[in-house]
Order: sequence, then C-alpha cells, then structure tokens
Amino acid sequence: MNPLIKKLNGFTDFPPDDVERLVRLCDDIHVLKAGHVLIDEGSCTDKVFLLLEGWACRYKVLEDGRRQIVAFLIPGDLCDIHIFILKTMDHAIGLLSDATVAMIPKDDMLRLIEQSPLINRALWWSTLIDEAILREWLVNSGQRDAYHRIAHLFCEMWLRMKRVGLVDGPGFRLPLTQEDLADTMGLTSVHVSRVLKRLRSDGLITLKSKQLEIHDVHHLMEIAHFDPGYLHLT
Amino acid sequence: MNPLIKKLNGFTDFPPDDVERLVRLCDDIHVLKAGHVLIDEGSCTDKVFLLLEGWACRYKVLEDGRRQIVAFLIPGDLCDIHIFILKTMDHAIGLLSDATVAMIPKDDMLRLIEQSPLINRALWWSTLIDEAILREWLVNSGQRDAYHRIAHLFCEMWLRMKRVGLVDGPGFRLPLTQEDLADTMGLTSVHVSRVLKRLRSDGLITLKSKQLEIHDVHHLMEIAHFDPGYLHLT
DNA sequence: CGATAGTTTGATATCCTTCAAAACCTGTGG
DNA sequence: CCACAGGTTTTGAAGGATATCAAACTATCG
Repeated sequence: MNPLIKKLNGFTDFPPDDVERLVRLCDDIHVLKAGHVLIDEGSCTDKVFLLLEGWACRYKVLEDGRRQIVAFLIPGDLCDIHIFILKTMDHAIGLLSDATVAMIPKDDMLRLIEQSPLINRALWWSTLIDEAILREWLVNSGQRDAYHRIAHLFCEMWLRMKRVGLVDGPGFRLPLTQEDLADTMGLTSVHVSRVLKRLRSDGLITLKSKQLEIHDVHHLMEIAHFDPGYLHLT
Repeated sequence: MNPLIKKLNGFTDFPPDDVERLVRLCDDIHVLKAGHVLIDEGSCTDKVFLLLEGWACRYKVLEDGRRQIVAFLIPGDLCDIHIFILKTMDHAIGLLSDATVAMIPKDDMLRLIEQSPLINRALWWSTLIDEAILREWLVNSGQRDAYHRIAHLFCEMWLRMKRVGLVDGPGFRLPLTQEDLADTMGLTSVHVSRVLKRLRSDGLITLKSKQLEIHDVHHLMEIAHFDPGYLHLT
C-alpha cells in the first residue's frame, strides 16, 4: 500500500476514488542509489517526488562545504509541492540511502489538487507538519545538549516510521552514517560517536548495521523530554 | 498602508478589490503591551492575528522554563492560518514589544480565501517563506558560531523590515532585549552581550536603546555569508 | 581478500556557560 | 528635578561541552 496514503490517512479517511487517483499518479517509478541528488539548491523542477522506499533529506551546504540537514524524508513524504509557488529551491534534496521514488509531473499534481479539495487540504496539512517538525528541530539545536538532542530525534523518527508502518518490533532501519547524524544535529561525527556510546551503555538503544532498536520507547521519551504534540498525530 | 499588502505585493500585484476586501477584514484593532500572549501552546482559536505595529514571536517553553524563540513576527506578518488545518497550536505566540494587532475572525478569513484564489495563493506563499526562514535559522544554529549567527540574523531582519518599509536610513527599530536574542540564537544573554560588543568594536553595527544601525549592510552580509535567496524576494 | 568508507579512541584546544557582582538605563512617584 | 526600583547590560573568573586533529580500528562490498 502506498505509504503516502497511509500517512495522509492520519489526517482524514479518503474516498476510494481519491485514493485511486493518487495511486494512478505514481506510475513513473525510479530506483536510485544513495547520494543521488533529487533537486539541487537554486534549481526548479516540474516534477514532484514521492519517496516510496528509503530515506532522503533536505539540506543546505555552506560556503566552506559544511552541510546542515534540515529535514529527513521517509517513505510517504513528498518533495516538493512548494515548487509550484516559490520559483527556486532554497535547499537541496538528496538520498541518504538507496531509494525508490515516484516522479509525478507537476501538471498532474495540480490537476489532482483541483479535482480533490480533500487531497489539497491533506497536502497542506502535511507541509504544516513539516514546519512544526522544523520548529522542534530548532528547539533541539538551540536548547538541548548532544545527548538529549539525539535521544529526541530517535523518538521522533520512531513515531514517524511507526505511522507509515515501518517499525518492526522494537526497532526500525535507520540508514544514516554518524556523519549524517552529525550534520543533522549540528555536531561533529566524533562527538556523535561518543554520545551514541553513552546511549548504548545507558541501556537505552542498540544501533548496529543501520538498525536502531529503542529498548523502551516511553523511557527514552521521558529522558529526552519528548512531547509528541508537534507531530499532530491523531 | 496595510503592511500585509505591502508584503504580499512581493508575490504579485493585487487587483484593487482584493486589496479592499483584505483591508475591510482588519477593523477589529487592538493595542497590546509587550509580553502579552496572543495564543498559547496547546490552545486553539477562531481568530487570525495580523501584526500592524511592533514585534511578536513564536516560541516554545521547555519543561525547565527555558524558552526557544522559533520565529519573529514583524508588521505585515500573520498568525496563524495554520489553525484552520491543525487542531491545536504546537507553540505559543507572544508580543516582544507593545504592538497593535488586527484580529480577523476565522470565518471571514476563510471566506476571503474562497473569494480570491490569488490571496489564497499569496498566503500560502507567505507560509512557505516562513518555512524557508525556519530552515535557515536551523542552519544558523547548527553551523555558525555566535558571532556570525547574530550577524546573519541582523541581515535577515534588515531585509524583512525593509520589505515592509520599516528601515529608515541605515537602521531600524529592534525592540529586543539581549535575553530575547539569546533565546532566539540558543545562547546565553551573557554571551550575546559579549558578541554584540565585538560587533560594535569591529565597527559593524550601532545598537543603542533598541535602535539597530548596520553601518554597511553589504559588508555585514559578506561577513555573515548571508545569501538572501531563502527570503524569495523579487 | 583487499580497498574504502565509517567508527572509535585519546589528547588538546575552543567556544560558550555559569555564577556573581557591578554598572547602567528607564520609568515612576515624591 | 531627583531619587529610587526593577529590569537590563556589562565584566570577570572558572568550568563544562563540544570541536579539532590524528591515529587505530572495524565494517562492508566488490
């Protein structure tokens, strides 16, 4: 089942013909390798990308080559409706893992939105949540130390992965290098390594070959002072 | 002239009757004191607030009382269209200075949006820019040191204030305490004080009794590696 | 099995925080 | 117009979190 529909169902239930319309748009499917850049900063495109499998990220690169990841995209996430309203991308989108991506022509998307006000609303709902996540990431970077920051991120990704049915048992696939994590959290990979060591030795997580297990999600949420309100789950 | 119209004109020119409709909504005007909370986290409201004068901010408060400011609102900024789609606020909005605010009933706003697709689009354009600003703030927090971070913020606010006609000569009113700045940048007010001292002694700014003068905006932009692309100015 | 990318560890340096006190505004009432 | 109060800013000294650099170690994949 299409993970986008799974996600949007968190907003409302869709009539079957809406669902069918949505599915029909996803017929141009590409399997791409980690590192592939879907959209570059400054560019514009006439396609919307829907992640079906794998992880991607929004990121910006500074003049000296440092990179800040500003969002993770997981299956069901859409990039970018924005493009219709803003002229150019102010950030890039790239794959963090091998991934399969549906490419939807801009015009098809616009037609769908016109035909179904419900889907239109749902898509905006989804971008408002992206914005809420961004705010929480800013709180994370601004106020929490490395230990709690990483713990908080793990809680968020656990919930987001759960929503699209990708949590199996106690854990999920987290296809990130420590470098990726570092660029997300505004830390160095060296320090990320040390913090992960501490999270492990505190018995909170197991992270091995890109599989993250959270031993007790509620406990980790308490430690991270994680309040899921900002994800607006139902 | 309504600062919202000034701002939205950065997107397209509006036919006079659209402008008139918009102005007519702003008849319930309130003058409020600094510190006033417009919307609290967790609440929901049936009003949209439009800032006409003064500064406000979006912020979140942590369990131990620390505060992270996640956005500044200046004249022409709107809070919150979101509320129609998301059920509750995941952050609060409060006044940083004395301010005058127009309160627009939700239903009037919805009617306006229905009547004018152009205004609808413009409002979404505006929230997408808010999101872009949020991304840049995250880059700021994650990658830049205190000196460049504050310099970068000053460049942004200079441009945003300029867009709504509030830059007079070389400077503008910046009604923030150093504590406010600290909570925005993820720093302590002590450190903000030291950084401001350095910005002053480097001859870059004058900041006295809430008036900020940037001596050479282009120079400051170079120092801060400020690229205005994310503001999507025309 | 070797090459390459990713992770871990240690030593040292830096940026920023904390705590505490002094100085300075700014507005208010006498 | 002065004095005083409360909030804000400045300064100093010391401590802590994270960065940097460099090297060893460990996965992973052809």
